Amino acid sequence: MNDTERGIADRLHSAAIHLLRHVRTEDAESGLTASRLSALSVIVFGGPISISDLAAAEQVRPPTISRLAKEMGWEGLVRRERDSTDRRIVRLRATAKGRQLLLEGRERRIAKLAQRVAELPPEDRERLSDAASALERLFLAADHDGAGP
Amino acid sequence: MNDTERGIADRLHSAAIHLLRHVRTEDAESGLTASRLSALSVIVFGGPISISDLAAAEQVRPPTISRLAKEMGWEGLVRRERDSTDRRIVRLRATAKGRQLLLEGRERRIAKLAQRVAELPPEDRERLSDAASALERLFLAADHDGAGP
DNA sequence: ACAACTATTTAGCATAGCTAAGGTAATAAA
DNA sequence: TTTATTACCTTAGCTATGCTAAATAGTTGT
Repeated sequence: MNDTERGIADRLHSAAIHLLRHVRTEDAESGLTASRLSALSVIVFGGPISISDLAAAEQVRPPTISRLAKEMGWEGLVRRERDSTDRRIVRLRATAKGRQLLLEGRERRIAKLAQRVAELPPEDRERLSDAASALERLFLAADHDGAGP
Repeated sequence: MNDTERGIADRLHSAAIHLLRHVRTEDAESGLTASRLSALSVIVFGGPISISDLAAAEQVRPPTISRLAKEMGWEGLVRRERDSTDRRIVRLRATAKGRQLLLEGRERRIAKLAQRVAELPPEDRERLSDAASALERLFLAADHDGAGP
């Protein structure tokens, strides 16, 4: 098709918006809010993480995560642990409950999307499969998933 | 590569999250909040739209849009127009200012993404270009862009 | 006319973002 | 070692944006 970089970027951007809007409808099921799901995803897939680092990953300010972490602690989604060598640092670790809720929610998202993929003509599935690694390379330097809106 | 539907869905999902997280960093520049940008995008690209229809497109409840529309009116981003045949209906139409702010913001997003695309090896760009139309077909039935988080 | 339905708004509440400022721990410098 | 600075987190208070329930206004059907 010999698309320009601008053209490719434009179409990928639109597709990403539609894709996430489509899967987001499953999130209510989990009983967790979008910000909790997103933060939990970073913690589950990336392992224990400090308040500041999680704030950076989520593109919000530390006080926002500080409060979120407190609430998610009350709700039994994460455990708060003090770093033993630097006691200023609070590390957040997913509990079994938090991990399970997140994984179930993610499964629902992926399943809904997979259903759409399955409805595509085979040659389209082929193209997407071929493009998947290229898409991953687009953001190699980037941080982790984070369930995303 | 012979990926399963589940595998393809999973990788597309991750890629979409990374992609939008990447471009979202440009949005502060516009001086508009995420909800305003998203609503404005639906209005600019889809044309005048009622409160209820916009609420459906944005996946929020009508009162949320009602208030947003009022504020965006004050801010000179949209005009509120009563439908002449059914005077219950309020149609929102982008002002020149609203349209310009939105298009500039979108340009910044696309440009940032295009830069990443340009850094890929040529065969990856080729694959993405090939996949773009397949991605569009994934959500044919779906509603409009809407700037998306 | 009037009952029922539809579109929007108002009111009141919860969540989640921000900045500013405070507390405590670690580190650098005198 | 004492002092000053820096780093990490929290608290307090504000704004924006989501929700539900209920009110208002316009339309439609009997």
